[in-house]
Amino acid sequence: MEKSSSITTFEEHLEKRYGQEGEEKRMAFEAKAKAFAIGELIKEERRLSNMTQEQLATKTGTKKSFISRIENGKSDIQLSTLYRILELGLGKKISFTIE
Amino acid sequence: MEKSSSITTFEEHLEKRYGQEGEEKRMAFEAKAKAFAIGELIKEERRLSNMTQEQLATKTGTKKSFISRIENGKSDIQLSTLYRILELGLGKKISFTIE
DNA sequence: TCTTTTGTTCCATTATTCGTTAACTTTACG
DNA sequence: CGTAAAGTTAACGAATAATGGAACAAAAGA
Repeated sequence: MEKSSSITTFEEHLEKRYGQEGEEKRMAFEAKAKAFAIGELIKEERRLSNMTQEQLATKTGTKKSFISRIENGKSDIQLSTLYRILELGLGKKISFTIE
Repeated sequence: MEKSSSITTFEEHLEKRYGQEGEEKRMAFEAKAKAFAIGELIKEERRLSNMTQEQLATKTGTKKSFISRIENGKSDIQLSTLYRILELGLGKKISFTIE
């Protein structure tokens, strides 16, 4: 049985976009790791706030299935989505630092 | 003459997505402000690196027109795009802090 | 164990980014 | 000034995030 050719995971997406060689491969890995890390961050904050995925979804105008995908790093989300979840949903402030 | 109904700016996008009332309006404003802020950040770093938009575009596998859109906050970019520009393009490390 | 709640995955549809070209505008500089 | 370089904007197709629903899986509680 052949695997479906459609891209369903962030990992596959990155592999396709960045390829599999050298610097670009490393970049892809880091981007994936960061999506994961952000997902974990959201999950952690949500649990600290004693919320279910469904409650967070309702608060941010989406569905629990979407929250689940984000928390598991399976989607390459937009910045506004990140803000919406963290600020509107969890009441946190997020800031970027570049070094 | 009627204005086109298609959404072309991040501002319009947010207005449509979040509506125009109370908390949600505030959120939309802040998201817009952040897109702008990140664009400014990128522009600043690019100039410090003495690069043109075209050079940054080439380095990140895109075109100067896209870089321009990002720097002016006209696009709600994906996280992977943010990483690609800042890390692959400008050699910076980016980290998130939530408070 | 059984039941309920919570979380995950899959599918189809819609909306929007991304990539690109071309035309235009602004800035830099001779 | 005039010209070239740099930056902006619009428009388009293609790729894909966002969305909603449903079915399934896992965890929690009685």
